[in-house]
Amino acid sequence: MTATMMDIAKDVNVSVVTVSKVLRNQGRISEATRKRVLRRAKELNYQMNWAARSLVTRRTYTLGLLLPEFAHPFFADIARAVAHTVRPHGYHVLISSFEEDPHLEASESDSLLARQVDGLIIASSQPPQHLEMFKRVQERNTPFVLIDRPIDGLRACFVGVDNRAIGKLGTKHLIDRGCSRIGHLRGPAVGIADQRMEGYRREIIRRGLRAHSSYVVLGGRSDETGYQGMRKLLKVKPRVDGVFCYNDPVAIGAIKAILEAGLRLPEDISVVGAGNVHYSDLLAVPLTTIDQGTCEIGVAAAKLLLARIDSKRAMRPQVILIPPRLVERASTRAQKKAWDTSLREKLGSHHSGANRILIKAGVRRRPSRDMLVG
Amino acid sequence: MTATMMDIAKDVNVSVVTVSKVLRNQGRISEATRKRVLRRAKELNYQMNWAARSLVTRRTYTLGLLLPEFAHPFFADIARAVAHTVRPHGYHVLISSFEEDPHLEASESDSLLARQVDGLIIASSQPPQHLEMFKRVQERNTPFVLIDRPIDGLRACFVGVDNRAIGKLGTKHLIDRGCSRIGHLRGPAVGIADQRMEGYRREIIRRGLRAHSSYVVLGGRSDETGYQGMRKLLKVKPRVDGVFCYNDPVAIGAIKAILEAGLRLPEDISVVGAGNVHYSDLLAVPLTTIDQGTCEIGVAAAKLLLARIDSKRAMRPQVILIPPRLVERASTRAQKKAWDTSLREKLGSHHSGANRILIKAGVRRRPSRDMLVG
DNA sequence: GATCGAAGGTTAATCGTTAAACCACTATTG
DNA sequence: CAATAGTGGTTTAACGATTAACCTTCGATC
Repeated sequence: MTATMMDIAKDVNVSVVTVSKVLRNQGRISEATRKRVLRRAKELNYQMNWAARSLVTRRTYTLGLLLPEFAHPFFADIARAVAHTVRPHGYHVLISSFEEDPHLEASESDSLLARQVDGLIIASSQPPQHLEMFKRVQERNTPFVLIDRPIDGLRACFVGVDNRAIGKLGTKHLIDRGCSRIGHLRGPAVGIADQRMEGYRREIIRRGLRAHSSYVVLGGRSDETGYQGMRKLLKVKPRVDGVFCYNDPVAIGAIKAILEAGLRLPEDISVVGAGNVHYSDLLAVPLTTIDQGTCEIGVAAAKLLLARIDSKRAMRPQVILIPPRLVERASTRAQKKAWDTSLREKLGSHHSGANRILIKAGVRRRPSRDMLVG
Repeated sequence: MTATMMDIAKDVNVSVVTVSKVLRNQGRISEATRKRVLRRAKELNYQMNWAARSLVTRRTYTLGLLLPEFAHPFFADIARAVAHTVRPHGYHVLISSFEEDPHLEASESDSLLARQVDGLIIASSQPPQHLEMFKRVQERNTPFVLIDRPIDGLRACFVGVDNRAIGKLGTKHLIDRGCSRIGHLRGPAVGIADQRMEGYRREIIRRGLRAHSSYVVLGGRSDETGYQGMRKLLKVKPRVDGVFCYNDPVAIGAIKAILEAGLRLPEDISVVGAGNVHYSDLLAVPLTTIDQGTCEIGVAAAKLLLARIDSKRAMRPQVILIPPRLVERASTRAQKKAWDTSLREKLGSHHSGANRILIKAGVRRRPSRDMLVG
């Protein structure tokens, strides 16, 4: 059988409590007994019984990670980042994916609570009307952090990407590369897609381009729907010379449609995606895209959760938006020509320049301050 | 505070044990009290304290999943399959990735044991000389199943793909498609790579082709190393007309090298990868590859582990090899037809542009319809 | 009318660990 | 010399469940 503290205690002729104290480095124990205990523990290959400890300490050092689908690279990356971040603090991660099924999500949330997790990280698919699940979490005072998908009407910590900034960044890049008729393949009718579109629209207006409503077409979230959307968009005249897509799969579908129509990429039309999925640079036309800072989301969520767990008192919900980052590849036009640059300079654009990469400077407080790296 | 059985018992005026029995559907309890208990439990939103139950039952209904890297799609898929398979049986999965570090792996294994997991699924990176980690698992009588990477000298359950069959299948496909000078970009010097090469070599010999040792070049495991390897292989004369690659990234690197050399794909050289990563059909040249049956591995490992856990008595180690499956895409020559081949040869000028990009047209069902973009 | 058996519970012990209070002994201090 | 303060432990009581053994009560049986 597995060795317990009792076994060690008997062998070394001390009480169980003494053993417990030694192993936790707590209380006053003489160097002599301490050594004897540790030696015997090593000999017996002793491993703490966490079930027992948790029962009395009310801490499991286990976190629940509730995801819609963890074979998706985005969530897999987050999971990894979370696990990485919390391991040094002695935490493990109980992972569960609910396949976008709100019912299953709620039931899994309950299960994780029953397993006494110290905290939860959730990318939820609960409809905003139905917050029973979170009520139960809150009733137990189990800290939790929402990621990726905020929920209206729920006062909770949230870590996600700044979707408006994504829309802005992608559009801005197209404009900077000389596109003037910029379309958008928008995502399904949920908050995230709305925000990305909003960012797109604002940037279009800010830069004095005409905001053609027919330039915004539904692109869905898959390459199939992106392909369909692009075919529609191509029929709109005057034809677009740049497209900002809701996400990378949509962009891939769009590229397919563009090439199929006999157009050149990026010469005739530039394409920007969003998400920076792992394969983005292995594609037929390596895709310029916007990195959502997936790792940062995981890290930030984990840190935030640990902070909640450690602080006994309830803090007020905190929202962290990770600034997105442009990753330039072949699907957008290369740098502008010199004359173009100088022209822009005259027209007052500060953001001209060759092959520059935009990097967000500053942390969460100033999403507007971009930094130029040449 | 969180409700306990004690709370329910007091409210309903029965003993804790009665409550426990009701909730477990065990023992003889009158319908009346059963109803009262259940009602109160629901009202209080009662959730079992698993720490407490586990302590006495010695079952946590938690499995440990120990992976080298779970952001890798292969392992992410396995993790998903495992979680899926065991959920209906009430199990959850405690996941941990050790970043290919054997030391961290061992320490994580110990941690998972301390957390009283009922069983372990491990894709191990332990060197075969150093099996201390497994000794400790076995000492505790915790069932475990190795996946993907077998370990010599360890009597243990194993679920993985038949690597020799992969080598054979890939090579066979190239031969069937008319290739006669078939090279191999082999993986790093570990068992898996050896077996895939062995399969390649055997098939070459079986089909009466010459086994040129210079046709086997180190391709590593990444696209970078695959690229380097292919450049070397291209210098070998007579030039290969088909390449079987250790895995998909290597194949992608190889394709890049081939296109860069101004050769056509698959006309001049056919390429077969292995792994069937998610993006294989979105690539510049959709990649013919070998599906390892990732899901099946996860499912089989999970089922096997559950069986071990349920059977009190030690069964003898079981080995399950999932048969690989060919997924044909554009990177290998279409079915050989004498006239077709010669015709293409004559009309070859269409395909000779150096800077051209091949992209898949149509939807994934028709990988043979490629489109030319100049 | 004593005995049996089942139905419907209850009580006591246990799982392995920690928290809190307590004790014996020595050494110091005013 | 009594009070104080360490030192190095021990004892007792949880934590929230489960298991096993043990009571009642009631109706039926011999």
